[in-house]
Amino acid sequence: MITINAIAEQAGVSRTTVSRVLNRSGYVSEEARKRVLAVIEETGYVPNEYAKSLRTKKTKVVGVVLPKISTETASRLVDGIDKILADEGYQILLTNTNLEPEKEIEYLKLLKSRNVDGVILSATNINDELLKEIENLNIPFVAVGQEIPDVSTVVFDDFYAAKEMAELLINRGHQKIAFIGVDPADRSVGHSRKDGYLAALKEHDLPIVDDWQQTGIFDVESGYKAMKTILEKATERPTAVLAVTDRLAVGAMQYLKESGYRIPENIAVAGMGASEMSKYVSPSLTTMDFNYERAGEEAARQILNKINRPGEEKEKKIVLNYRIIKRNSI
Amino acid sequence: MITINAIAEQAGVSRTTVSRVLNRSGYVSEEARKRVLAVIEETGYVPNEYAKSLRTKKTKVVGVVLPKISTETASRLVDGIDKILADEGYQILLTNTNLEPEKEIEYLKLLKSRNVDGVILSATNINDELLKEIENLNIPFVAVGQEIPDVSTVVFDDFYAAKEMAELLINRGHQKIAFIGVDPADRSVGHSRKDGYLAALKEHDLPIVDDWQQTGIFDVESGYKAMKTILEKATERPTAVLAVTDRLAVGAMQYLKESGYRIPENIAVAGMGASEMSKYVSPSLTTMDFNYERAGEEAARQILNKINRPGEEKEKKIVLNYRIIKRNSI
DNA sequence: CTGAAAGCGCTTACAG
DNA sequence: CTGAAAGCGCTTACAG
Repeated sequence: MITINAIAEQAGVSRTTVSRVLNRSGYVSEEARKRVLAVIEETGYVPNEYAKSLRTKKTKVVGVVLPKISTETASRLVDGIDKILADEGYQILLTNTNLEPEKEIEYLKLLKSRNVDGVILSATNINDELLKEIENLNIPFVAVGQEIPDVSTVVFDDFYAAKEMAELLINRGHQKIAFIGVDPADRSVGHSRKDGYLAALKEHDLPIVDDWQQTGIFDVESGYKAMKTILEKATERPTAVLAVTDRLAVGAMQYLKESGYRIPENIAVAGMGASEMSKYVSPSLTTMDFNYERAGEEAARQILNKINRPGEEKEKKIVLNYRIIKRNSI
Repeated sequence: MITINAIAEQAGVSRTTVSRVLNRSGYVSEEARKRVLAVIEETGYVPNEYAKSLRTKKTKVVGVVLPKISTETASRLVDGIDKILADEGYQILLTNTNLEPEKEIEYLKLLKSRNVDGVILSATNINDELLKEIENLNIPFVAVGQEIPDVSTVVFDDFYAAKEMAELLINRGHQKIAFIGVDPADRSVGHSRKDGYLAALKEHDLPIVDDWQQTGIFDVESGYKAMKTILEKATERPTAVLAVTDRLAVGAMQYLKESGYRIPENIAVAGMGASEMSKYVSPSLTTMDFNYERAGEEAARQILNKINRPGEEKEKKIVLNYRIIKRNSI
């Protein structure tokens, strides 16, 4: 590996001078600069960022911890983060918990040991141990997707999004609305969205039936099963179903179609998340668009603010808009 | 930030000793070890990886350059890479070229300056400048998706995959088969797949009609347009169409359905890539499954081999299998 | 079993 | 305008 010393020697200057032309800091004579630049060009020298950050205490790296990489939400989020960060010369160090909660803590520590300038966490379940770790982290931090007290967060208004979706169904004349959710340990998707659904029903004095409410995980298969369970268990058949993710909704549609129900004539289906798929299933799925790229961008901006103005920035909560997409499934 | 010196002081030993317990190397008395471990536990100390790698010349980071993050292919690939790397304590430094070819070179340099232990490039277009940069890189390197001479690669057999898909169509009785491709500058998806399609037609003495061959980019919209163009320009209507990606195929299906064609009765449609969506569109899409996770895993294994046995490993090419998925669109 | 010292490749006051 | 020197937080022969 070629170092700053080699460049200095070849250019006939001290490494201090090389450093100065590299960083465009301090005075360097035009002559010296040219010689240095020529040698750099010739040798293809690139400064060792590790040595640099050992001195400067800056790494120009932001750690991102994701619950799962291969998911549309995650990749759109990372896209947004990268868009903002790349412009400022920052790189992303990616870690993937694969939905194992212990790993969130492990990776937070690891990112710290790698001296990242900041951490963006796409949170799912929040537990006390994690909160403690975040508190002790002591580097710029922002969470996406879940609210965390005293911490900067970028969130979606899950409650109102779900409520509005339920209300859309109600406006279309539905009185018997089923629900496919996920584990309420996930406060945003599991808990708040269900609350939104329930709130809408209550406000409109509609029946809230336990058998119409099922829980799945984040895949198509479990949406299929949940829909099956609802139809098998319910004494009275619902006329619409609201699923908290598009995958769940698509699974529900699969079951309904296989069982000979017509969508939306017999049962209307609504999802949430605006996955690419939602547009191309038949019938096309009514869903809720959360702007994940935007969430990534906002999170990245916040991190940048915190990095550049340490202490100045106070923790703030950004709530992002959602947008309903009406299609043929309702 | 708390350092090894602070730990040494508090534990009443030298930092050499602390280093030894940290790395489980050399002799340390049980007593000293315990004291050190206690202080580490108490303080929550994590060693600075940057300082470490400045000494050891190892960073435990592998750089990954992607043409686009928010795509199913990319995220499945990264998933596979991460699966293997995480077990060995390696992290991924992610860079995203957003399909801008100049950025591939820029990021290769950047990753080098960050002293990554290896680089995995998910290549699309290969140009001379890039090849030169790869040659000069001088760190473990593997390319995925495109063949590069004298460089380790993990590729799919795009030619035979496309050929086999065309043959499936032919076996189903189709004689007039249209094609939606992408820019041949993309050797694998653009060039080889088209060659495979053409080879199948030739072998079976089927008509090769220019107007039946259109080119799109990597999205649904351009598949729609390509299908439209084919149908408008062709004097004779094809009975099947092979698209080189699922998105293109889905776009084609959209156009066909809107225009009142029945799939597969009037026109059969086949895609490639086995996107999640392909399973849930109507009719479900016949496609080709390339195991991207597996490609990521293989690439990661190769990188690891090169890192651990420098000089020993020779450049090798891994060709991954594909698997045809027959569904209702043909 | 333990520690002093050198050194990894940089940057940055400081003195000239 | 320029350079010698110190120091960032580690590891690793080397000597004891």
